[in-house]
Amino acid sequence: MKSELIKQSINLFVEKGFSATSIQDIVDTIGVTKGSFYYHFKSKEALLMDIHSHYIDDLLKRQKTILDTEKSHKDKLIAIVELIIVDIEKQGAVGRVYFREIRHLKEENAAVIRQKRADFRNNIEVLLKEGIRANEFRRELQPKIITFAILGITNWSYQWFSVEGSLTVKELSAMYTDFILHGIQSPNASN
Amino acid sequence: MKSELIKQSINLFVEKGFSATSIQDIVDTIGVTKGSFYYHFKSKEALLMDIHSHYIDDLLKRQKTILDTEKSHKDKLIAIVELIIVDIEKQGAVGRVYFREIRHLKEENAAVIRQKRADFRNNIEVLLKEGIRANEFRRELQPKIITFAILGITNWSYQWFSVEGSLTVKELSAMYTDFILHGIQSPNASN
Amino acid sequence: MKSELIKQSINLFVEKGFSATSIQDIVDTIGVTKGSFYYHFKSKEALLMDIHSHYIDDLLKRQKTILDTEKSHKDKLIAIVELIIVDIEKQGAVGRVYFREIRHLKEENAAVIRQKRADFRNNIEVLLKEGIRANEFRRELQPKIITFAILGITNWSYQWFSVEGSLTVKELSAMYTDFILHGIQSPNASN
Amino acid sequence: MKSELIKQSINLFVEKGFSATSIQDIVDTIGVTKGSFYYHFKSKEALLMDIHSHYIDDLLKRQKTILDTEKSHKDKLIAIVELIIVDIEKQGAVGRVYFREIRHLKEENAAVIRQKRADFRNNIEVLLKEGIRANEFRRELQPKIITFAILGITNWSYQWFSVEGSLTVKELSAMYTDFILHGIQSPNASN
DNA sequence: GATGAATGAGTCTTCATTCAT
DNA sequence: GATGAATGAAGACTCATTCAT
Repeated sequence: MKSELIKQSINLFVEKGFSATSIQDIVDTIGVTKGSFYYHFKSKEALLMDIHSHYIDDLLKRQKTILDTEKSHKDKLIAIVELIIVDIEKQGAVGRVYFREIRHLKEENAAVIRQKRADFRNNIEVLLKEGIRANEFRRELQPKIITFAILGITNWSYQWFSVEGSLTVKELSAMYTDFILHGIQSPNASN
Repeated sequence: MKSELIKQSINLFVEKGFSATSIQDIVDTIGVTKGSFYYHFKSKEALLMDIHSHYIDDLLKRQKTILDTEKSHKDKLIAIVELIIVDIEKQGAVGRVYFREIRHLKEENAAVIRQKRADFRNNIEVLLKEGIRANEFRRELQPKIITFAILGITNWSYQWFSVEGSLTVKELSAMYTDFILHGIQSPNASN
Repeated sequence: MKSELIKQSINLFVEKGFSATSIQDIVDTIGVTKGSFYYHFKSKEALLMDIHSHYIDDLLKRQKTILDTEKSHKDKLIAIVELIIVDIEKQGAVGRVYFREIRHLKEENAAVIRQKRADFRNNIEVLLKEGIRANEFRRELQPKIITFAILGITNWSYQWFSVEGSLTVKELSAMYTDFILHGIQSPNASN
Repeated sequence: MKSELIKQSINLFVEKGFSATSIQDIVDTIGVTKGSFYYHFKSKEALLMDIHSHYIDDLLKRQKTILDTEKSHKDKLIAIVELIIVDIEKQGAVGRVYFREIRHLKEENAAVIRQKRADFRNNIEVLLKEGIRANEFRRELQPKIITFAILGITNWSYQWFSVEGSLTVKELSAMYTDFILHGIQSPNASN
């Protein structure tokens, strides 16, 4: 039931936003009472934190697996882009909450999430730096800025990509890795 | 005074979000009363619509100027990317409201804004198509998808870029046009 | 313009009630501003008092004319009933305001109107008394109570009678005087 | 507590009118908070609808009992008049709300109440028609119009009758049935 | 005579949260 | 685990009224 509450609240947060969604709205979708909600969550904000934590923890874990498993910098990067994009299909709604509603965490919790986000981002930045040093990626790139560009491309997809369209997430992911690699690879890198 | 209300409300919307910002919050910042707010705006949503309308109208107008003025497809694209990025400095806050709060427009108004957003996007898509036909951009690109990638890069900047940092918007803009052009230009295109 | 304000406000008061009608509603119907309203009326309540005063003063004046002019008690009564009923056509809206909104006068003004209403009623009561003494009307009637019955019949008409129907006010008035006279006349009275 | 809210709100509606009575006024009389009110009623209008529904449903039920129980048309009519008048004592306040505030129901609800009012009225009209056919009542009467006259007499009583006066509701009811029967009975009807 | 701008008190309503049962 | 009832603070919005121009 706790997970049911989470699931439905995510849908509502996507649709109406965190502030505009009331506890009543949430419990109504699964036909329980507000009292019940407060048995499972200390507060509305605690629910939001729960959503954020699970999402970023899961992302970090899978990113780590990729970094530990894939061989070349290029392959690692491809896998990470794919990780984010392909997730739209399974986790599109959570993702949208994650990107939009961090503002509504209390500072104490927001700091925790921001740190993990920074870790995720930093892992990509380090990857780019190493790829540059290894001559796989262009020397003149600023890793920090390019990391933001890559995240912009992938994260923005959560705003417009529709799983109901004819394009699959796999195809989108392929197009974006191609685009990104063209953008960063050294001319002499073997494609 | 109406413009003062708009200005302050934008700051608050960025900081706390539309829903979490009360009319009281807004009028307090400039020391007038709620009644005054409602003399100038029919509703809170009308204020938000006002912000959205002005922003996108301005953007479309400047985009049109670029398309009418710049010569090559490449130059047009560069100018449009610059338009969005350099704006962060002057209009960063409005932009953030614009990207995040469209949800809180009532359907009727949201439809108007969505259409204009689609126009803006479509102008870029057409530009890419023509650039491909002119052999300036790579043949295998899907204009629609690449348009979203470009907008992802530029729009996402509004979420992280800080005017207080050492990087200027001009520099950021240069890096991103470079990255994007590498990503889309034909190998045989004269750089 | 003052009379225009009165006319339109009466329509609105009938439709939505005094409290639910705002000054804004009133001035909107004739396209002027609120400031204008306050040039002509000291307050919203003053407008309502104006309506009440004119209505009852006019009614009393015409009642007096009848009492001074008509000969028999029966004819006087018939004329008074006709006075109220036939007015529906010309003054139906004012009448409805007059019957429903006295509550919203401030005590001081309400007292004035209540007194005039009592006068109007009392004139009928006296008429009945004299008719009874003159053996025109039944001895066992209680004048005060029968007065209320007569006013109930006539005043209630303002709630349901529609000038658009096929029945004319003249016809209605005839039916009601017939009904009332049957109710009160002595069996031996010459019809 | 819900019924306490209803009871007190009726008193306030009588005194100040529906629009001029605030939720705060209502809850203050029984010392609870506004939140509480909204736990029990969806809206202020819902409370008003509640009052209207109960009142007319009760009236219709008792009218039906009378029509099913009493024998002659005359007795039925007497009982119905009595039903309305005697009620002043127990339900005077509700009645006044019922007669005055239907305007503040939203159209959807008003239609329901209006239909039931029409049913109540129609039952009397049918009764008159049958009484005429049975030669109990005068042939020249228009049942629809006389129905309104009768209701005018009875309903208007709610506006002026005071239970504190020396006249009892039983006495008033007797006077009015006498007056009405004189108004409608055939000369040859056995009294 | 009329307007535009502002006020401040008040309106209905919503909501996160609590707690006894 | 869950409910029903209540709270109190806050929310968007309305309105009668005022006043300088």
